[in-house]
Amino acid sequence: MNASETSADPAQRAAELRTRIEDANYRYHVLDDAAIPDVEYDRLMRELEALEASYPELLRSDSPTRRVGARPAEGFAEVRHAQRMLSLANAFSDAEVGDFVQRIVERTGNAQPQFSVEPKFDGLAISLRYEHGAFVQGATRGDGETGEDVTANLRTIRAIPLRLRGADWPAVLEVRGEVYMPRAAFEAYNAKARAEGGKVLANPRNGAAGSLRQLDPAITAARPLAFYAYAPGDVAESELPSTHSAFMTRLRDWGFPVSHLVETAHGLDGCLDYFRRIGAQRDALPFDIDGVVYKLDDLGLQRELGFVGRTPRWAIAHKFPAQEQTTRVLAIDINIGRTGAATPIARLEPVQVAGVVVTNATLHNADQIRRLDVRVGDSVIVRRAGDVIPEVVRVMPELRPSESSKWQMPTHCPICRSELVQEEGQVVWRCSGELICPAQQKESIIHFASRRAMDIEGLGSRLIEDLCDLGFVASVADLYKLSLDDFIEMKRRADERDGTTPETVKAGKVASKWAENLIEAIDHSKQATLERFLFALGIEHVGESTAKVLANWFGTLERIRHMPWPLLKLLPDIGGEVGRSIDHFFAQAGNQRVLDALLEHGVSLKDEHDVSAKLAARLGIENFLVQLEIPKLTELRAKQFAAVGQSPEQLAELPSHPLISAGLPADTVAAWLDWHADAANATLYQRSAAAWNALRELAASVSASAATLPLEGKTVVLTGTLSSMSRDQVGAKLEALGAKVSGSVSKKTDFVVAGEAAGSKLDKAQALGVEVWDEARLLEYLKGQGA
DNA sequence: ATGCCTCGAGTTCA
DNA sequence: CTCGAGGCAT
Repeated sequence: MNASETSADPAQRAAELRTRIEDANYRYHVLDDAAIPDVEYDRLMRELEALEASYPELLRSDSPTRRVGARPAEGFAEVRHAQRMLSLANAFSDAEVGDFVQRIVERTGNAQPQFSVEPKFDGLAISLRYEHGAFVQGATRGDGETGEDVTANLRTIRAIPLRLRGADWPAVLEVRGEVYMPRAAFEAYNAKARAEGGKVLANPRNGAAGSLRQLDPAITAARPLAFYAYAPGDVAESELPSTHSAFMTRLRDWGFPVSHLVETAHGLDGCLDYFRRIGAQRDALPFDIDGVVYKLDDLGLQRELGFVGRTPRWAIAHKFPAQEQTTRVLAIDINIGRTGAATPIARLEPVQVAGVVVTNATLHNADQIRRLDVRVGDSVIVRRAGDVIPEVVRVMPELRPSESSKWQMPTHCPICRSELVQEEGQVVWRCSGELICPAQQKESIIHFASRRAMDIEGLGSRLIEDLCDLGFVASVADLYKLSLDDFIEMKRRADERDGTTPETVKAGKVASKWAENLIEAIDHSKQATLERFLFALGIEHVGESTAKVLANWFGTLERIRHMPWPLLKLLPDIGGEVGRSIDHFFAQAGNQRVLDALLEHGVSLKDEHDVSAKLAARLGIENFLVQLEIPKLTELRAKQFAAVGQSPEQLAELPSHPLISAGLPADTVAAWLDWHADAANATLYQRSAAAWNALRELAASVSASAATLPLEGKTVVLTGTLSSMSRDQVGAKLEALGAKVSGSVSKKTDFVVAGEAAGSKLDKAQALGVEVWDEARLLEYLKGQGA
C-alpha cells in the first residue's frame, strides 16, 4: 500500500475507497470507459475489506464489499409489483410495424410520431426499487403482477448501483431493465468451467436467468452478469420528464447503465431504418439481442393510449427472424411413430442455432425431402421455427459433394422389416407391420402411459423401451401384470446388457423403492376417466378431443366398443374417415382381447354415464331407433333392395325412405345398408346389437334437457402460462361452465385467455380483434361464477 | 368444389 | 409449433 494514499483517518479512507470503487463501476458499466485495471480494482477492494474488518463500526450495507450477502433461508419471497411489469406485443414483419405506427398516428393525430428506440436484450427482465437513493429491493417479472425477491443476487451485479449518484432523484424510484450476460463473459465463464470440469451454461440468456435464481448469492456473484436499464416502474408522475428519452438520460445521470444504442426515431421509416441498422450490427454486438423495441416517446401520450390486455398500445417489439445456421447432414434416418407413420429425420453435425445445440431436425415426410432435395452429406441451412423446433430450410447445392445421389424412401420398416406403404392420395408412408412391429408397440405403450393419457408417473419412454426389448410387455394390458420382482429383474438385465455398473444391486433398497413407486403408479392409473382411456388406446384419428366427443355422447365403453361406424358418423366432428378408423380398431379381435384383458386386470372407468337427451335427439332415437328393431331393419333392407335394385346410390336418392325421413343423411343410410350387405360385417353386426339395445332403452327414459350453462356455446382458447393454475385446470373449469376449449384462434373464438409468455395465439387474437382476457380477469370471472 | 376451422400427430431440448 | 388432412358450411 502506498503511504501517500493512506489517509490517517480510517473513516475518511474508507469513504475514499468506496468512492473510487463505485466510480470504477460507474465508468466501466455506464460510461463504457476504460476503467482502472482489474488488479488495481481488486487491491482497492481488499484494502476496503481489511479496513472494515478492523473497524466494524465503519461497515455500511451499501458498501461495495457487501455486494455478497447471506443467502435467504429458503426459496425466494414473493414481491408484488407496485406497478405491473409489462410484456410487449411482437411484430415479425415491416407490415405489422406499419399497422402499429398507423394506429398511433390515428389515435394521436400526429403523422410523424417520435419514438424512443432501443435493442431488445435477450436476458431477464427485472425491477429495481430505490428509496431515498438506496437500492432496497429487486424482483423478477414473474407473472407481471408478482415476482420473486432476488435482491441479494442483484446486489452482486456491479452494473447495478447500490446508491444513486447526484441528488435530484425521486424519494421512491423504480427502474425496469434487463439482466444479461455479455457474450465474452459467457464464453470465458464456460471455458473456465470446462477446464475445471464444472457445469457449463447453455447460452447467455439461460445463464442470466439461472444465475439470478441461485439461492446462494455467492454463486451469482461468480457469474459475469451485467445490466441495462430501459424503463420507469413505480415513479410519481410528477417526477417524470415529458419524454421517455429524457427519462433515459436521467437514468444515466443517476448511475444506471443505459445502452448507447438507444436513439429516437420518427415515424415508420425511422423505426425500420433503426431496425436494419441494428440488425446489421447484431452479430458484432457484445451481447445477444432478439430484436428492437419502439416506444412512443411522449409519456403523456403513452398514458393516454393505455393498454390492450396486458400489452401497451404505445410500444411494440420488432423481432428478428429466427436465426439460421449452416451445418451438414450426416444421415437421414426413419422414425416409426405410434400409428406406423415413417418420418424421416436428418441427423446433423451439431450446431448452435439461436442458443441451443441442434443435432436432429425433422424432415416431415418424403415429399418435403423431394422438394428440398436433401441428400446425405449436404450442407443445409437450419433454423428454429418459432424459435423452438429446428427445421431444414434449404440445401446449399454449391457445397454438395460430387458423388451424391437422391435420397430414397426405404422400402421396408427399419425396425420390423415389414413393407412401407403409402396410401392412395396420402403423403405419409406407413409401416404395414401394425401390431407386430416392435416400434409401433413401444410407441403405443408410451402413448398409453403418457401424462395426458393414463398418466402413469415414472413410466417413461426409456423404461418402456427396456420393458419391451427384454420381453416383459408386448401390449398395454401387460403393464398391469408386472410385479415388483419383474421390475427389479428387468432392471438387473438392462444393467447387464448395457454393461453399466449395477448400482441398483448395490443399493437393493433403492431399487425396490423405485419399483414400488412404479407399481403404485400403475395401480393408481386403473381408475381412469372414459375419455382419457379412449385417448390412451391410441386409435387412429382419435385424439383428446374426439375421445371426449365419444365419451360425452355415448357414455360407456361398452357401447362405444360395439358401435358400428354408420352410427359413429352421426356424432359431431366424426365423419367417414374417423368413424371407419374407430370401427376398424374395435373390429380387430386382438384389440378387443386387449380391452378385455385391461378390464380383467381391474382397469375401471369412474365416470361412465348415461347418454344425454341431446344424444337421443341427435340420433333421432325416438323417431326411428325405437321403432326399428334390428330384424325390422334387415327386413327393410331386403324390401328396399328388392324395390330399387342393388344400388345403394339409387337407394340414397329415395327421399321417402323411412330412415331419411327420420332425419338421417341419405349417404349415411346408404352406407349403413351397404355395410350390412357385406357378409364380412356379420360379426360386428351381432356385437352392435348390444349398443342398439342400450340406446333404445335409454331413449325411453329421455328427460328434458339440462339447464343451460353460462358459457354454453362459447369457444375459448388458452395460451401462455398462468400463475395460479395450470392450463388444464383452467380448461376444466371453463368446460364445467359449458365452454368449448379449443386449441387455435379464429374469427369464431369468443375470447382468448392469455397468460405469461403468450405467443402466436395472442398475436393472432389481437390481429383478429378477438377479446383477450388476462389472468386477473379470468380469476375474477371464475370467482363470480363460484368456481 | 372450395375454403375455413379444427384436430391429430410428430418433434426438440434443457 | 407446424403441417396435413378431416369435417362441415357454403
